[in-house]
Amino acid sequence: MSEKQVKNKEQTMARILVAVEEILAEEGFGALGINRIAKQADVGKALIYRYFGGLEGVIDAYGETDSFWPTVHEIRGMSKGDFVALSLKDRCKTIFRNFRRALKKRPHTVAIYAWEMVEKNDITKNLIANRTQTSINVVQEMLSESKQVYSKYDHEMTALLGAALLQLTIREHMKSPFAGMDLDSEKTWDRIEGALDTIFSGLEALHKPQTS
Amino acid sequence: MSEKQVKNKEQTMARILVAVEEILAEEGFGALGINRIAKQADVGKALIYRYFGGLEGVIDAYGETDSFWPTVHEIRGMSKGDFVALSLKDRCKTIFRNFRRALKKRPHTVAIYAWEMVEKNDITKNLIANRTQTSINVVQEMLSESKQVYSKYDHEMTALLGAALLQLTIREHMKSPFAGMDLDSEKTWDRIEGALDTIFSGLEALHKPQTS
DNA sequence: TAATTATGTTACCGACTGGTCACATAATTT
DNA sequence: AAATTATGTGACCAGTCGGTAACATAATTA
Repeated sequence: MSEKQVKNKEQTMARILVAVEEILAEEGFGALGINRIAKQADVGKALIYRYFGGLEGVIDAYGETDSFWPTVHEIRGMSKGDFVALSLKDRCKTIFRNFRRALKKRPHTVAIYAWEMVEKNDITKNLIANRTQTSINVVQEMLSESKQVYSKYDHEMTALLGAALLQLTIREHMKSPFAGMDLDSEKTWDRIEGALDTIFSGLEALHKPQTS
Repeated sequence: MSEKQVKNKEQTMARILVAVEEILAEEGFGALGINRIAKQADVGKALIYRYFGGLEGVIDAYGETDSFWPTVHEIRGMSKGDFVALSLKDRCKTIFRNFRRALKKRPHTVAIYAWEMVEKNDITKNLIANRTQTSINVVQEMLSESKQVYSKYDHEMTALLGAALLQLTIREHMKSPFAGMDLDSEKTWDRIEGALDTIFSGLEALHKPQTS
């Protein structure tokens, strides 16, 4: 009794949320308005007000969707057992690589990240703040499963590299070059990983001052 | 004959450009429209079209202003002689610190950076792309004044740290937290510099495997 | 001083925005 | 089948957007 109906609240609501995602992925948040959503979902905008209470409501509802957030497992890229068996260096590199791939698969998420940095006192606050927080916590947790640390600045180092990754991924998504690098090319990212590798090698060297 | 005139093209044009800067600094690019600029400058918007040819034109003209871009000397923070006398590590740290301070003094520049990451095919392209490029080149040049290198990934490492700095500065400006850090606090930035210091120490350790 | 040019002001245009309403039509209940 | 509720549609509102034209006034030239 709920499949082929002409009028179906659930389906319509789902269409609206899908529309939000499509717009974010294809055009960014700048295009994300009531009228645009209604047009994309092929729905009267009055329904958006009735079902979600307005623009803010529908975006909040979209935020509840888990389709736009990578899972911990996806970021790990392997079983928890395999992961903790890696060296700290390899763990960081793995997270870096997988997190980037996860974002690449979710242009809408990248759009929201970019949005967050540009609209001051707005909807995104509740939308992403806690998610980012939990995401960072997950990373921290994954790293701290080991007793091994690099320095008392481990948290800041994680944040530095996370910030760099986010920035470069956004620019990749926006086709906005940075430091003359072609972020569309896999070779560029290979080199970036090489830089990462070098950084971590250096950090490890700090703990083994004598080469074996 | 050009000071106390009631009608003065130059002064009016200057007022318009100042208005652009004020809006960018206080409200970000989202508020940057013809009407808003005209209101801020207390000028009929027709003048913006007459003098600059429209929104794109006035923004381009603003881009020519040097009030929104840090000078090389400001980034160096000292004379060129003193600078090249520093170790590579200290040079990088100095650039990082001064570049952040320079951006902090120029919220409008940060706003443009953020804008660039969010508006896809737009005005900012010509506005910032080349400036960023030259800025990066300056950094590269400053670093490469020495024969010393860390690895074959020096360029990528510079880019990584630059991207991180940009991302964190934008979030500082937008009061958008990152990784649970309070970017408003100087202590946080001191810790970030500590992390930087650790990273560079590690890189140096790669070249002197024996501690003295 | 008179005529001309440059500068500033005002009113208006069509298109779009977020938002609300009354109404039509389908689905459910009685 | 009739009445009622839920869902979808269209018209409309005030406000803002970028953009243009006609006009007024000041500065400059003749």
